[in-house]
Amino acid sequence: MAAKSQFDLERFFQALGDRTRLRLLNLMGDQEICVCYLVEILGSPQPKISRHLAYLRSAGIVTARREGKWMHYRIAMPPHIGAAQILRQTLAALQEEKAMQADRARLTKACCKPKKYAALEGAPLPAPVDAACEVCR
Amino acid sequence: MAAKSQFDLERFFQALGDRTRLRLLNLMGDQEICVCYLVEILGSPQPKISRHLAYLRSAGIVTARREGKWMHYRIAMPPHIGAAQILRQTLAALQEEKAMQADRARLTKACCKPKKYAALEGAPLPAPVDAACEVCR
DNA sequence: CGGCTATATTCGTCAATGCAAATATGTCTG
DNA sequence: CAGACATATTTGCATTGACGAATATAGCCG
Repeated sequence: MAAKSQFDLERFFQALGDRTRLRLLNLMGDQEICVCYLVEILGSPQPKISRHLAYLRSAGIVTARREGKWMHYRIAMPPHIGAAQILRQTLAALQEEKAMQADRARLTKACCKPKKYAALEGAPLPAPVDAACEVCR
Repeated sequence: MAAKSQFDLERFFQALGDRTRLRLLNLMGDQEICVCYLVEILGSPQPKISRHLAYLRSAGIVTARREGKWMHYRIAMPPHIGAAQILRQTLAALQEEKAMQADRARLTKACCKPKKYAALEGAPLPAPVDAACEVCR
């Protein structure tokens, strides 16, 4: 009742009000993922992705971790309890959309066969994707 | 899985990304409420309120009903199941905020003593406010 | 009809945001 | 240190949206 202070709910919703950002969140889902994958899967110019990631970061929805030259992003549950619940529901809702399912499918494929995506050669795989990639073997 | 089509989730979040609109939704809560109350409680110019209500309407979050010269607004649960759940959670989250509680308190007071608010003389009371107004008696 | 009241829309302006293109930063490798 | 690669930031431009002020519309009443 006092711990959720200083979290900007307005900003939070603004961050969710953009298709590109929703697609990014959908791809992150419950994994930590490298920017290069996001760029590749969304097929958007890298600066665009980077800008949207910065926006999500400023809204407190994702966090970034550097590992060598790669940056890994993952969803950060907001300290605001209500917002956290809303975010979870949003992620669940996104999975219902065909376009989002298609994005995820493409990610799964890219993870399994990074060789087919020139840009992804040698890039670190998304973190707990393991389960998803069982499909490929 | 096919009934939620044509609902713009992006637009939905954009509509929630504004403090004035969140305050309006908070005041509507589970009741149907006259615009004049919204104007009075928020203390904002009437055109501003009207504009935000139009925005909410365009996003499919509220509906309006005319009754003589008065317009009543109420929250309309979106056909998109996920969005509906998110909206419910949002409303619940808003109630945690002190500012929102204060708005509601002022509304309750205004409902019980419309005479004290010159602008509300004779205006139709919010619909199922009854329970809330028990406090006053 | 004319005037009053409640609400909506328009207008001009300004800040925020989206995009593509160019450029900068940071990290590794040799 | 130079060069390559991954990512971030800046720049210029177009759009959106918020605001106050003014104005328009709609319904009611005499």
